Amino acid sequence: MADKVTIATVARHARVSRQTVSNVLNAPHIVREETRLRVQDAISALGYRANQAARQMRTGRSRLIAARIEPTRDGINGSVLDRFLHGLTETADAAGYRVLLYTATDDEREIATYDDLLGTYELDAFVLVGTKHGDPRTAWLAGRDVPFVTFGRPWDALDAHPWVDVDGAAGTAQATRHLLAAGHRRIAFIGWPLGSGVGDDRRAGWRDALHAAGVDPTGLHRETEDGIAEGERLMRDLLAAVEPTAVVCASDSLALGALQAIRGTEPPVSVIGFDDTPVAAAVGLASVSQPLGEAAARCVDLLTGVLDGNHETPTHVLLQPALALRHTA
Amino acid sequence: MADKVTIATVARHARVSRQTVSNVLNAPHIVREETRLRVQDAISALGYRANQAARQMRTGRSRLIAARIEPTRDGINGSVLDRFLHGLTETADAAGYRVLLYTATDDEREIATYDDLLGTYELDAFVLVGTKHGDPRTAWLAGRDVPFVTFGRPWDALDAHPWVDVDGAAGTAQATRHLLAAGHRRIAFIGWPLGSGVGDDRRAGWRDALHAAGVDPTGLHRETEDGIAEGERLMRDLLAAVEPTAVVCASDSLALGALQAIRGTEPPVSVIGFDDTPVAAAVGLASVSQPLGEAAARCVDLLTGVLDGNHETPTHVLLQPALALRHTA
DNA sequence: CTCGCCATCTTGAACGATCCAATTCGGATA
DNA sequence: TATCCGAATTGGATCGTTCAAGATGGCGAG
Repeated sequence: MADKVTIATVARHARVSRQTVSNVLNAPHIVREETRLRVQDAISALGYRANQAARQMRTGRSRLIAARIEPTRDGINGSVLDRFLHGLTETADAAGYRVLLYTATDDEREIATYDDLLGTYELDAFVLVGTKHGDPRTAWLAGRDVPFVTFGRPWDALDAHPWVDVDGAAGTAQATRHLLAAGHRRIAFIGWPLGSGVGDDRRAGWRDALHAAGVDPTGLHRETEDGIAEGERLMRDLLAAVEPTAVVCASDSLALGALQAIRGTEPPVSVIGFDDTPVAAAVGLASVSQPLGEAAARCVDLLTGVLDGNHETPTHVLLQPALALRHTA
Repeated sequence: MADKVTIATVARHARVSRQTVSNVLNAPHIVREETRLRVQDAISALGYRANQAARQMRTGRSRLIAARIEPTRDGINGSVLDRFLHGLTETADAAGYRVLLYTATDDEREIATYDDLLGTYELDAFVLVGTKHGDPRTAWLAGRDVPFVTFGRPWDALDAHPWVDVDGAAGTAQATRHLLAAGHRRIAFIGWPLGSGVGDDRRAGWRDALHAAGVDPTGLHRETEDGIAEGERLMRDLLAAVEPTAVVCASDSLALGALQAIRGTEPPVSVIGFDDTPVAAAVGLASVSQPLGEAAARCVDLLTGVLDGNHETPTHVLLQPALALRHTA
């Protein structure tokens, strides 16, 4: 392991020029078969690996993708980001890219971080998780023609940039239809405050499914910030006010709270959560399951499509969630 | 934003040579104050950022640290890694380093990944989370003089390499003493199978605290793989066998299971978990809290110490956990 | 036989930073 | 005034790769 193996070492060993070695790596079709094999042999014999820094200096591409890691707030929903990041790392790896982490406390600092990462590391692309109405980050990135994908729709203009998302409305609708089929009619919903794209979408699926079945959803829903305690509080409120026989929740945290509130009701109130977190699986909570691994994979697909210039690839992907049935529904 | 700002652009703007600009950045003390300020002004006026690839090519250092991200298994304990990674990213950032993610399915592939990352990206260091007896990964890294730190002690030889860890035994001992002070005597322990460094350490803290108080721990402990269902099962077993009045668990997952098993006991059996996950906070479970942010920071400290050649820095750090008291204890 | 063409391979230059050796310059010393 | 010294600055070489342009050789057409 004494001295480094460079492209020149390989060239000497295979008795060709540096450029030919480079061609074997980057444009194999213009090299004669026999030569190509000889170079390949030299590469594996010497254990040569292309130096990324030198390559980057010439090509301007780092094969690095940035993703943000947030502090765990809830711990339950945190695992969603966790699983997404894991999938992203795996798929990016297979596509020849690596994932670089960054953090930021607010949008302004996050944008400053973009600038820094682009300037010093020449990042190839960004993956943003979660978007909100009028997101300044996507505007900044788009304004500079920086390739990026969001996991989460741009709620203002669907064609603003490439995105991957899971159809939350379809998930809550499916959950609601399952409960309807089981004979429930007073099916409540506990969700997030109006105005968040994700929260409104999940509520809409529940509402539309009830409408389609001829059930009036008026008065059957409550809104709060995410959290177990909040879910428990609102569920007690619903039980007292409208006596629902089932409830669909916008998150597993809210659903866990609801579970605590309904303890002892007879017949048991059915509960369905959202995200299919491992905690839900552990306590037997039915939940809408997002295909996070696939979402991450499609993000990488979209990025490589943009980076490698395949403009034919679709610019957005909407994945369908699945209902994980357990004993609470 | 048309043309790139290089060190030459800054030099021209400040009417000095490239080398002087480089000195301002890397050895400010050898540049005259007046010149230094002029260069600094030019740097901020032009928005210059040193190109990392070019710097790396000359110096051989990438200012990149690799960390592994694992698939979420339990979801509760997953948030521990999550919080650690977040802290790592934050502190590394402050120290001028960035965190690169990787995954691997087994030790052999993980070592192959090390080789790849070192060869193509010239990583400066690795952070390994969790170590086991006879870990082949640390042996490989140490054998190549690759700088690395583990979060978790090397259970075979404490001086094998730099590490940061949290004193698990102290945590369970503290939890046990708290229960003893509250008048409990039959304090049980639910932990992991014998042979895991972390699990044995946490059990030892409980056992020693009982010994110190003159209580015989025989028969009061049970072992299982981690999980909520497992915790519930073993707690029922303990209740039937030895009627404990309190229990200390090796993880919050096990403790949550125990909580389900003791429902309705009167007086309530006290439960203390381990890791102070957000789920524990949400359901009011008392738990031993690991200073994950500080652990991450100390990992970065140790690494920068090694990387910058400060051999005076300590090679290992043992942090003390704190007891987060809630209504289950 | 010569020319041109194609496929293949080689040579020199560049990317942007740092390291090294050489040079300038103001001031102190002889 | 000439010489020297050290601090500050300068130009050239270099890291490993890819790009652009040039060299080589074989082969068929004119």
